[in-house]
Amino acid sequence: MSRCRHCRPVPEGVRQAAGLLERRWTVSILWASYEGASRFNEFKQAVGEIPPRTLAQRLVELEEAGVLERRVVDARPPRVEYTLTPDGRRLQAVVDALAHYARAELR
Amino acid sequence: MSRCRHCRPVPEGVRQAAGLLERRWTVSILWASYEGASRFNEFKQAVGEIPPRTLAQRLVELEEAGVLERRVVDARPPRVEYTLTPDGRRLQAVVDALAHYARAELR
DNA sequence: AATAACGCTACAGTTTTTGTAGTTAGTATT
DNA sequence: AATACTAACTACAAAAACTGTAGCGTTATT
Repeated sequence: MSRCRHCRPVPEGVRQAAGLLERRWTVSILWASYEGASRFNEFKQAVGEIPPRTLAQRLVELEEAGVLERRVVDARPPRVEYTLTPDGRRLQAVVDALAHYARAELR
Repeated sequence: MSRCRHCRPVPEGVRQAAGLLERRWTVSILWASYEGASRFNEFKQAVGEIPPRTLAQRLVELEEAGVLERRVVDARPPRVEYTLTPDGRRLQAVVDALAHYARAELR
């Protein structure tokens, strides 16, 4: 295999952050969150065809990654809310950049 | 399911652009490309553990998406090069945003 | 009492991704 | 001429991720 300056390994941090996005539906879930979605069925409706199981998985992953915070709100009826953490809000720059790309792409 | 203003469906364009990134290794491949990688084995070396079959798939996908261009360079020995298209270069903003997120994340 | 909303979970099947190996075509070396 | 080497992939079976459809437990409404 050719050895060359181009072949510096991709930094670990980039790999790790990419790992978050590189799963189906994650970007859409984040988008919905930035639009104000916070409850399971709100995400479901915003994201559309996502199977509930996959949504549940993603929410756990995003929580574990420190992007969303899950809390049970003790109201009547009690509900579960997923809200953005500071890190989650910082990630918005990435989703926005993607949306910008998408918009230009359409023309 | 609750109807609410938060539940506007995620725009088609965003879904589509996200579909590109939401596959394993894609971000790393783009990163490598921005660093100057252009040949199969350069990508392989930069991205590390990616199986060659997956790399081949991704390169086809990125070509089909208009992000990379594949051409056979008629030199001795002949070689194959994958270079960024204008769209591919525009995507760099997204990868850069992610790298920026990753860097801040580490502290 | 029946119906519905919410936030999920279960199951079985399909699609993706992986690890390991090998192939093809063209140099380069002995 | 035979052997080895490199580049750019492809093959195959197994593991992991994702899907469609269905259902469950709790609370609330009619």
